[in-house]
Amino acid sequence: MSLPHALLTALMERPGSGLELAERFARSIGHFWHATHQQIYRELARLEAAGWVQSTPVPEGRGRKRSYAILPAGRAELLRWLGEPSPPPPLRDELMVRLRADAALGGHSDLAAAVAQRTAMHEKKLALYQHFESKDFAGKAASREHRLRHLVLKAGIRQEQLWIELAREALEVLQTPVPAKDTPAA
Amino acid sequence: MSLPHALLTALMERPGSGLELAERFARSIGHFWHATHQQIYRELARLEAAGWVQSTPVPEGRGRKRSYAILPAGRAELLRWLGEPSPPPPLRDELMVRLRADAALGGHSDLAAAVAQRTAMHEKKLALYQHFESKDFAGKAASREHRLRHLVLKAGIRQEQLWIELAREALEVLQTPVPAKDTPAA
DNA sequence: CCAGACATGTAAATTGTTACATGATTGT
DNA sequence: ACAATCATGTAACAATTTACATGTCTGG
Repeated sequence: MSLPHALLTALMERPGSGLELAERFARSIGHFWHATHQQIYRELARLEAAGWVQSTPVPEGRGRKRSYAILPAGRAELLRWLGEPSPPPPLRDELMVRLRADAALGGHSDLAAAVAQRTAMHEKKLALYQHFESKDFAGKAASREHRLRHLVLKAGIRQEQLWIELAREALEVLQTPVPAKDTPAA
Repeated sequence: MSLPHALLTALMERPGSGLELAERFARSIGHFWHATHQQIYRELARLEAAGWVQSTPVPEGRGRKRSYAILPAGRAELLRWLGEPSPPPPLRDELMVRLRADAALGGHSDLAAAVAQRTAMHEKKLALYQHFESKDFAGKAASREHRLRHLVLKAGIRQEQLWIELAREALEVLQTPVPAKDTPAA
């Protein structure tokens, strides 16, 4: 589980409150590690209990707003974690299950509509990522940090592009009519 | 959650026992939906309680081996489920978190070794998929079912290829030495 | 008879999701 | 004063992972 380390990373980049972090997860960080605000609050409390981050109240903010900052121990933990091997990502795509189910059932479903709908979502996401790319990574000083962050964004872009390609191919197959009985090609 | 429907799909393709299904998940189906044998046993019991599958003891098998087969109600449920919209896949990649953490920490980790190690895993998986492809999908009759199953396999192949590409780019960046202090490019 | 593979499960701990609760502040 | 939004959390549940438990059959 990398949620604590994703949070530590986010706090390395900049301190922030729970909601601010939730917003960052909904944007850049969430492109490769999703988390809800409940998870974030719970995890921040754990990180503080572990002595990895420290929170201070923000009097200007509303309610009981607190800002979290990473401590040296948190930085050390993050560095330690970097040395660990990364287990392969879980790989769970409902749509692949659906395609295979459709194959086993022999069509007769409106899966094509669902594919088209999700394609639109991925196209929207791709456009957003490309917007980020042109905004943040257009011919700037290519420092190591900059290049790494760009690479992570590019990974997201290529994922979306791949998804769109595959969806297009899937639509092609899905839209070929099911033969009445068993018409051989030749 | 699509585990029950992944199981129904597997049982549409061919009946089988818990362990047999676990093996199939470890091979073809697990390429896009992973599950452990504990999950599978529990879920099979639920599917049977729901009246979607039926199990019969296999006397030739060892112990209390049972074979599960899908019932008409299970087939109907699978068809119903196909019409539902697919939520976008969760998208959680530890390695992306690590790359970003490395960026924030400014190097000084042996992340490159971990990336290289995982690249080897993905190359192995890719070779396996390509073996399946040449074995099962080499110039055969292109029925709708056949093409859909091929597409799912191709999706796995392209995912692995993309991962390998991205890993290579990551290695390039990671292996550029960190400047001593803050050396501008020009 | 014993080791090892086969086969199915139980139990506990962790992680993730969903719905709701609480209170403060801002704008009207 | 009231609604909307900001901000943090609790509670209950669902899913997943990990470790262990139980019994059967096969081969030596």
